[in-house]
Amino acid sequence: MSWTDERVEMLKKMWGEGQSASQIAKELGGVTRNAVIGKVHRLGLSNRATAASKPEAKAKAAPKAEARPKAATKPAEPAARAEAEPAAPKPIPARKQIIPAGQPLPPQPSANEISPEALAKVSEIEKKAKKLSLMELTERTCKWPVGDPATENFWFCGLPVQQGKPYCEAHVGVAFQPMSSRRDRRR
DNA sequence: CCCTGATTCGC
DNA sequence: GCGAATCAGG
Repeated sequence: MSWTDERVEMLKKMWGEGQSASQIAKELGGVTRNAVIGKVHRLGLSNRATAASKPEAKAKAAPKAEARPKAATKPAEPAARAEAEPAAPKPIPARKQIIPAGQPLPPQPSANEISPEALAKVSEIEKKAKKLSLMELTERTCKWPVGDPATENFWFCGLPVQQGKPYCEAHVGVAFQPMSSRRDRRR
């Protein structure tokens, strides 16, 4: 695949929307997230307040740079300048644009609307829960919250999610009640 | 282990 | 210009 105008447009759009490189790559197809990131940089639209922002990584990310066979970048300025600004005259100190939605948090369930069987199942799996923190949640970890968010006793299930769902099997059971069982739940 | 973006450099 | 490999980090 190549970067046609259309694909570049898509890239710009999604990147602007705060989509991750991998998501964009998945959407475009035929490219990896690396390709997307590479393109993003080449297009000059990089910085976008997100997960990883490390100024120091630049200097370190050069394991093979021991001897530069290519062109000695700037003989006039030794290693001291290894991490300076690339060459983009973009004085943009304040950047507050997109606020990615991120992972939508699941709604706190009301216990009185859930079948006893499902509840029992949940109590059981909560023992096996991975007890992940917010940061550790991924697209394939159960995002069911357990405990009181205001206390230390709070974590997310974290078990493997059911394909396409935000929760593990057990929690999907209590999160997505069939209409049939929802009828006359009260009383 | 899952993921994120950043960087380098051979092609 | 492209993107895999690699790095650094949440």
